[in-house]
Amino acid sequence: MRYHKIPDETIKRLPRYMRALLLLIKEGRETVSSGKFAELLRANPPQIRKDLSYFGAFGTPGVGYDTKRLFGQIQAILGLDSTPKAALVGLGNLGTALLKYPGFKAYGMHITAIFDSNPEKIGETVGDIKVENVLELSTLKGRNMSLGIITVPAPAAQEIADQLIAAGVNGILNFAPYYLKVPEHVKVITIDIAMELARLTYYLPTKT
Amino acid sequence: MRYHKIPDETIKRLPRYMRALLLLIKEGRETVSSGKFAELLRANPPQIRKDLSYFGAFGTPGVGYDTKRLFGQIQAILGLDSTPKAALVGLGNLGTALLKYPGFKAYGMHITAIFDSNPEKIGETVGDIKVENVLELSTLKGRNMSLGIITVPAPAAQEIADQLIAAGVNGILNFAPYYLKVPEHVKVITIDIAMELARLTYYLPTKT
DNA sequence: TGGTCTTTGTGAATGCGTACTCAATCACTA
DNA sequence: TAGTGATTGAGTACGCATTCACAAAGACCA
Repeated sequence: MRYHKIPDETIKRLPRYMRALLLLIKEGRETVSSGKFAELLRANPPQIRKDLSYFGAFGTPGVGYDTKRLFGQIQAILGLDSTPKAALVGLGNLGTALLKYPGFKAYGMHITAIFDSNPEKIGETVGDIKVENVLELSTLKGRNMSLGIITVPAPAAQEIADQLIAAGVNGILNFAPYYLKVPEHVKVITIDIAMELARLTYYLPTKT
Repeated sequence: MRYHKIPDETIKRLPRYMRALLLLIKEGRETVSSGKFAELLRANPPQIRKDLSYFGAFGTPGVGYDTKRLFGQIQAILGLDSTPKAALVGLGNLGTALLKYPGFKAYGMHITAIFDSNPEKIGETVGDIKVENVLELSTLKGRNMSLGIITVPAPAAQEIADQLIAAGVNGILNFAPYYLKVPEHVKVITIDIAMELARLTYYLPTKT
């Protein structure tokens, strides 16, 4: 199974595995079986084993998986071991919330540039990053930035995306409710929060 | 096909359809064919037709779908026509960002209660909603609230969820990076932003 | 060192969702 | 009112993902 095509759904689950592993490591657990792991994630054991087997044999029969080693291996699979650098555009409430999110560093990722259009914000420092003028987005080019996070209003999203791509970014996390048009080689993940909430109502019991 | 089980993936797409329809309605379009609609959403026509056909026949052959009527119908399917009320717990940056999000009202949804633990925020009004003390979360009980949005730090999430459920909420949108334990009848959707970003790196070209 | 127990890794089967195709349907026109 | 053109609705086939079940493999103990 080692060199086959990997299901997209498997990739989606890998970060979840990382998070659970972080917890186990913090608890001091050295190894974990697929059974225990599945329980923690509310998934089923065979799926976890299959997911991991796509990438090789990580566990030892009779014992389970080495938590620290597995964490490192998943990190490597996802390409997080090289600590990719991300640029955040749009320092509104959402952008600010993202910067404070503890999760990013845990996964091995760094937001190393911030852009905004508000003159009051430009020049400020958030954490240890200086907020730059969004008009100077092109200066990103030489800075080896591989990811972009867009938290600007919908009408500006496409323009920002174009500029990020021109600066060499090839992965975009988009929070604007807008379908970005991007070249083939750029991967976009859009999170539309309102959409998720809208979906939620479908599952409610009394639909009167 | 009318009374069969509906794929979960279809439900996930319905809000997207609503958003696209909103755009078309704003443009003044009365009808739209599955072909045009698919182009707009970067999907393929048969899928859209099949998705809609699960719920009945909404289109007219030779013409397409009536934009306004379809919008209303999807809204009804999702249970958004009764404008469900949502309570937001946690007025941090993320919570504030959500309140400003223009999407909610468009879908037919209302955040009608806000709770926080910060004494400085309690008593304030955001929009026209007064911020209440999170310790008084139990007062929600009689207020006919069907949804809860959790934007508090991970350690507090489970406690808040329990209280929301006790108050009669049966759908929760959870932004805390924590797996909530909830009764069978409660639906939880968890959005973990860091996880999405972590996934993104997998698709980047040069994994050195 | 041999046996037992636990747990992995994976081939096979099942089930679900997507894509295709075409007949039925409706609007429009003369 | 009959013919034409466009577009839907759904039956069918395909492909992907999940689940199952079991053989292979390592750890532990006597």
